Amino acid sequence: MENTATTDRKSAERAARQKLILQGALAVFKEKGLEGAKIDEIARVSGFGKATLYYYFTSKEEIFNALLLHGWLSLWRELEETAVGGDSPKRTFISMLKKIAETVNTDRPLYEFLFQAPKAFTHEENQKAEWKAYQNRLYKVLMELIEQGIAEREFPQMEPRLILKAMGGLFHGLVFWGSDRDSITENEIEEMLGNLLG
Amino acid sequence: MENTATTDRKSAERAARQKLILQGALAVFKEKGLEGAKIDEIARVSGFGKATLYYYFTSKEEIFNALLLHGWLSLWRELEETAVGGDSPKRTFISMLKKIAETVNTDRPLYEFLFQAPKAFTHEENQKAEWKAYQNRLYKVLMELIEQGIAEREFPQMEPRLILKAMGGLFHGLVFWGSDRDSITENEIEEMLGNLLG
DNA sequence: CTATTATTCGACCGTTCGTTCGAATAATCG
DNA sequence: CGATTATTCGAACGAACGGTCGAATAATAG
Repeated sequence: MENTATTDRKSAERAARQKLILQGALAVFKEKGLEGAKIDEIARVSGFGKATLYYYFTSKEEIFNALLLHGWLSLWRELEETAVGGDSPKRTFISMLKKIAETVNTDRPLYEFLFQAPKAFTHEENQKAEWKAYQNRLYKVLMELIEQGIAEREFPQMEPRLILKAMGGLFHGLVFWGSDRDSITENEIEEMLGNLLG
Repeated sequence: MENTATTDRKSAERAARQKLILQGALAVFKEKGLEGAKIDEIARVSGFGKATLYYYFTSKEEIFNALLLHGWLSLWRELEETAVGGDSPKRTFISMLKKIAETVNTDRPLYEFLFQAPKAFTHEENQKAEWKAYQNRLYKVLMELIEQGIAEREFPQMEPRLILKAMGGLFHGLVFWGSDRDSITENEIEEMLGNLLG
């Protein structure tokens, strides 16, 4: 078993199976919630035996981390262009939140997981997880936009961290509260943010 | 054991011990988070044997429900006067959120539990819990204020449910995100809400 | 083909945790 | 004082669950 082509195919199949497992994990999470997502059921939904999951991932935590990393990476890729658009801070800021909302609506289960899991993981040791780098990067960009916006008098003259908390909370409320049915439109987000930012 | 005075004292002592247990539960929750709060540790922190907890409560869930009921009741009592103050919808609405923030700051562990637990309990069967009546009552009052405010042109002409989600999210972000240290002031809340509501 | 390696999987293991048991102690009553 | 009832508690139970084992099967190599 030394053939290069074979090895390539194998690793592709391995990646494909990992993806199937992650899809199953996401489906179970959506159905049962964070704590209700058991390895046995993820295996069942994914169509693998339980032990097979451990052939592809070393632990349940690794499955969740892989999911979070994939989510933050996808989100970040979507945002990268918007972040360096060269527009005014306020317009860039609003564009980013709109883009996030748009991305969220392309895969709600994934992004609900993405924005819910970190709170649940707060009380665990999980600090060095790879996905956190991307989360921090996003917060940093938003924070800088707010600081610029304040300096340029586009935003209210308030503590930047306060504005970030307000915006983050407002966004989270609009996008994630309530049933799936009444999902938010980009226009509504823009209107709300416009009001709040003056 | 039929003496009336004795029976009264007994039931008072029973209530006092229940309160001690609830305090312990809250302390453990604050320290370890929702899922990290184990019965063994609640017993240890409360100063009772584990089995004694089950002499005063029938289950862990009942302990949490009692805590939630107490929290929502306290919050509701604080708000009752404000809700019927007879002021304009906008002023009443802002007063209520300010009052909530003020109340939250009198007992952060309790109210963090209050506002965090419902989300974690979403995926459990727990629907008929007594405390939910008070939660719904609060939401209903806020919703009515928003509808009045819209009708009287004090609020933006938007879907009321959207405004509630935005306000709720913003409030939650301001009050509960970040470390305990940078707790929000009532003035900051008023300023934010004033901006958003126009 | 045989030998070797990769993959799959249900049964099983060890731990954790909510809950209960049964005995021991304290309080109350007549 | 017994006798009865209320209270306390650690030990033990049993279910749930993440993770592992070892055997079975499939894929590949020579």
